[in-house]
Amino acid sequence: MASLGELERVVMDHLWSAAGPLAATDLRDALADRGLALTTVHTVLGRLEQKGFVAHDEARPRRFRPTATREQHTAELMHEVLGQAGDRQAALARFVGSVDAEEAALLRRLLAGTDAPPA
Amino acid sequence: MASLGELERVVMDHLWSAAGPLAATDLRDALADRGLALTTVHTVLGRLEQKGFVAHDEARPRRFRPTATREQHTAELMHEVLGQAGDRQAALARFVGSVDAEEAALLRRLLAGTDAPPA
DNA sequence: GCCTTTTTTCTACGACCTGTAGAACTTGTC
DNA sequence: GACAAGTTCTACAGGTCGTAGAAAAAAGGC
Repeated sequence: MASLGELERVVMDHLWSAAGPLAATDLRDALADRGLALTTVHTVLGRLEQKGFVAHDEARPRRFRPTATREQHTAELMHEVLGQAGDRQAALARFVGSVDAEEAALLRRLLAGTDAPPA
Repeated sequence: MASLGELERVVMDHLWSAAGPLAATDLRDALADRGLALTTVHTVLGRLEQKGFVAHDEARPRRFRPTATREQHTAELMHEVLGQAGDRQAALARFVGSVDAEEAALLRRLLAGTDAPPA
């Protein structure tokens, strides 16, 4: 998966946090602290679209939306990282060994639901 | 954590796979298919060192070794990715929901060992 | 202790990526 | 049809990365 630059990331963050699709002007306003020109926002959106992270509808002030949820994205990235590990199991072991107790508990619950323990 | 370029990654892969520290010449030879100049290998090693991925000893043909195991590195990356997720738990849920059965079983075993289930 | 060879460091450069935006073109509105 | 808003195209500067030459330093042989 292509990686994101700093501005690209904040744009994605806004798109992910938004209730629905956003127009370029919405994003420019949301990022007002940066004082970005509208064309800059468009350039970034275009690149994100090329990279497959966002899509736009055909309506005339174009509205942009993420192609995946933030959680899907994160999970995919985690798989990607894991895929580069020589030994996936060893890497998973390290990973699990370093999550805090609360998250370990969450994982246990999730895994219990994923499929039944060998009965 | 700084990210790695393509060549940087293969160098790390060699260092991780090696039984012990490697000299620059070892790496040049291991990457003979690329026909790299020795200085190129040194440049890359220098950058990896700056980024904190490798260290070298003081012996005179310098010997380079990774500062972390591949699994540590992978686990750290996974945490980093997870750290960027808005909702860690949701991201973890997605992740767990998308590992295959075998890995889910491994995770269950690992988590069982991590700490005892609330008794 | 010199000279040759090996190793290491310094410097450079081109390609690519990203943030940034102007210029030009398109579309919608009165 | 003129004007405003939106969109696309093109450009450019700064950073990273692959690549390596030149120069300096160290090692080794005699």
